[in-house]
Amino acid sequence: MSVYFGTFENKVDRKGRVSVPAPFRQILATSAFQGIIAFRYQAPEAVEACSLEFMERLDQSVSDFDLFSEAHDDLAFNIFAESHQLPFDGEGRVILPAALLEITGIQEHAAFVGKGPTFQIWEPSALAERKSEARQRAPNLTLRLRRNEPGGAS
Amino acid sequence: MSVYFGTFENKVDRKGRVSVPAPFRQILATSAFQGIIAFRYQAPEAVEACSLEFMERLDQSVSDFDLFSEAHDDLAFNIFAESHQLPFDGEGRVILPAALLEITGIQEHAAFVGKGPTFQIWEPSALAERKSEARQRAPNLTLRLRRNEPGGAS
DNA sequence: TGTCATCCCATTGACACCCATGAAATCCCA
DNA sequence: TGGGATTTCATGGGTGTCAATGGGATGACA
Repeated sequence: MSVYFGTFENKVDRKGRVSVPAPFRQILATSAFQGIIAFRYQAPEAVEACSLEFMERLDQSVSDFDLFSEAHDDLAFNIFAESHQLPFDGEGRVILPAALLEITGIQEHAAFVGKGPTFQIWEPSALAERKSEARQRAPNLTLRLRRNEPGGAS
Repeated sequence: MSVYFGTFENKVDRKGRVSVPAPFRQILATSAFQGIIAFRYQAPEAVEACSLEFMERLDQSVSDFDLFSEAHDDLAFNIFAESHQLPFDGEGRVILPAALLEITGIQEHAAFVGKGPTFQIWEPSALAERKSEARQRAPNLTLRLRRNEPGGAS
């Protein structure tokens, strides 16, 4: 299992297609569904994206517990209902639906940002703004790792 | 087994037919019954829908427990008795019975909402309202997953 | 015979698939 | 180590196919 990182800015062509960055595609290569699941989540101007499997696990983490519970209902309406299943074309591109273009403000370019187990899609200038905010708020960020088990490259 | 995602709004023609969204039909393609099971459940303005197989599992999960229990009896009266078996026509459409049109208020358009293991059918504006409620009620929904099993793409 | 549901076919618009191009990164070998 | 060859990637565009929709024809049933 891999981790999404890095920022990539790609062009949206006149058909509305964008290339998903190759490194991200490589992580998704083993997925049953060749494409991404994109949905709105918390950050109002960003689109969250992940694999189908991530979504299925998310579903199971709730519905094993209680299928018709309120918790599941909130999850469903906030995430599943707002999700878009975007298949790759032969070249690894997806087309962003109008709804996602609207909430992000994406027109000519889209920025892909790795965020670990998922990644996000932004309008580039909105992302730049968000990044500088983050820098100001945490200038002295320290990284703390748990010591990992012996064996395996780091 | 797959998960129903996304929201799709389709037109109801003058014969009362609506196309079930193609992605949903694809999930249902392996079902023994080519169509959907529709029933009212909890949400007063929504129709819950699923495959025949899901219905059978729902029954078993209760009747394994206790066939003549009050729980099973309630399930029978509330769900099975009010369920409609809606077959697809050649183009993947179903006809919504008058009873379901009435409780949902559906007239010209019907919105299909993926909710994970099932999906719902709403009158579009009623759905929009329900969604904004959900958004307000769960602003801090986390994407945290439970620790997952090894293997599988993320 | 009238009403209703099912089957079949037509239309249109979106998009999935195919191929082409150029740029950049990588590889390979002298 | 330098430079040509090869591969990968992002991008652009044409076209066939499929989904959503509409409507006519056929059959069941009262």
